[in-house]
Amino acid sequence: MIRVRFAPSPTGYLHVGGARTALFDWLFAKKNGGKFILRIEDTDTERSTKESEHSIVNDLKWCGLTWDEGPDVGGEYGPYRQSERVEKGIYQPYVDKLVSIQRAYYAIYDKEDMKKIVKKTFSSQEATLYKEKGHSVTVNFMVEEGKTIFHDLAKGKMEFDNSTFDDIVIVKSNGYPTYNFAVVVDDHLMKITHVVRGEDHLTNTPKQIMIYKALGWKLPVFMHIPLILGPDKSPLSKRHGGTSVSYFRNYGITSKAFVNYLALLGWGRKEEIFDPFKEIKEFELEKISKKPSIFDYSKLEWINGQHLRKMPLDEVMEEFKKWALINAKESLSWLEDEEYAQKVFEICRQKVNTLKVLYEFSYPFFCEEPPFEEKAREILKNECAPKCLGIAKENLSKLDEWSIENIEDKIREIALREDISKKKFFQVLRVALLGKTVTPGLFESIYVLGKARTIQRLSIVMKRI
RNA sequence: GCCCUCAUCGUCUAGCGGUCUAGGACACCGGCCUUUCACGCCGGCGGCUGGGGUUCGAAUCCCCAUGAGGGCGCCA
Repeated sequence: MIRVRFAPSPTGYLHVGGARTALFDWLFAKKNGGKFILRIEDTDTERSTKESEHSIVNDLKWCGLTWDEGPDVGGEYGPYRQSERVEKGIYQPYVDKLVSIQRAYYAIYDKEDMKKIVKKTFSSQEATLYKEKGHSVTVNFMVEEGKTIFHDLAKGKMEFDNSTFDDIVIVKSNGYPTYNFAVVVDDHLMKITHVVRGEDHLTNTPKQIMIYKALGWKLPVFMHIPLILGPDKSPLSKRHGGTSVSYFRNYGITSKAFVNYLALLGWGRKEEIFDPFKEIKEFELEKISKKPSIFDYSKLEWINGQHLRKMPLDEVMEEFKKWALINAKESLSWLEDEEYAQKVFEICRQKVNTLKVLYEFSYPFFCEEPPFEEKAREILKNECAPKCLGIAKENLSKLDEWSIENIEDKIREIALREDISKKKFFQVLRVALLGKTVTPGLFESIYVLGKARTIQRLSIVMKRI
């Protein structure tokens, strides 16, 4: 049974790199009929927060990454929060064992110089004595001479000279295990078979392997996948425009598109628009690109647009509602007329790439009186505007069958008959009806608005100018 | 400074010794469509980091250099 874990530390939001790692972990587990496990690595008591854990869990779920075992759903190998594992004393026996076989020692630090070790001992009584006298004490793993060699699924044979490492602190002076120790114990106890994580962990691996060996444990398979960088090849950061999953969600990216893009980053495919969750069988860890990839915001937007146009309309509605609930200032009562809303979204989604822009496009359709842009007001100042609106109103109200074709024919006919330039006429109408210079097609828009709304809006604007 | 990793258009990638005058996608530029903006369609620009080998033959294999990224915490 393949068992893979994603092990974030709750010290911030979920980063796109983390999301991608989690996605690959998930895909690999599922492809092999294995389990995907979420473990919270909160041994940093200073920086870990519950809020952060919630937001990470929330973002993971938004991506569609669900876990078989984890802090909220439980599982055979729990608890799945390291802080709770500390409380249960899970790590202690292994610390004791390493000390008893003299592979780890208590390090006593100078009271003034916290960096300076004044004594090393294998006796816990002695360590306790020093602690009582106010010294900081850690447990350190002894690095032996020699080489640590392992096989990385992405990098191949990895060889490290142990002399490049200092002894490894495995228990902090506050009694908490350190990362390098806790992962080993937990991955072993949780029967993790494959450790797939970011490349930033590559040089931690030999340290962890030394601990595995000292404890006499079998190694999992390791694989380190490259990191995601910003457009200038520096690590992706806020100054590039946003790095968290929640940032993209609020920006109006759908989770389908987001996960699609993440998967594409490093996973070469002919068909670029796809649902990674449906292509599990095609996924191969070994084929993931070895080089760090640069996060391309514009391609993400393009992919999102493709999804918006391809997905069933009711799914667009669902996605939109979820987005608007958090991001739209106005209440969503205007979406209650489902039939009307669907029509609006159908014509709007053809021209937008994000839910946010979809909102901006569709909003004027739902207002009593749409707000007018500055440019729109100028167009209405045009001397022929009153005439245009009057004729349009008169003719449209007389239109029997309200169809796109009829609307178009009528309006074109007017323009021709009255000798008004189409460009001018159409812009005046567009702006009068929707308050914006950029909208979906004019005739579709009029059709979707319906006769009553159209006439009403024209009347209102005519009174105003 | 030391250790590790990586290297094809601006970006993501295909390529795994001859089929490469290097293919696709995004972006960019031009055209078509056209009522705005998009979508869509057509076309263009643009790349094997450099130097040595190996080989009849190298984007593909080896070495070196360079560049980029990571690590060297009682952070994870």
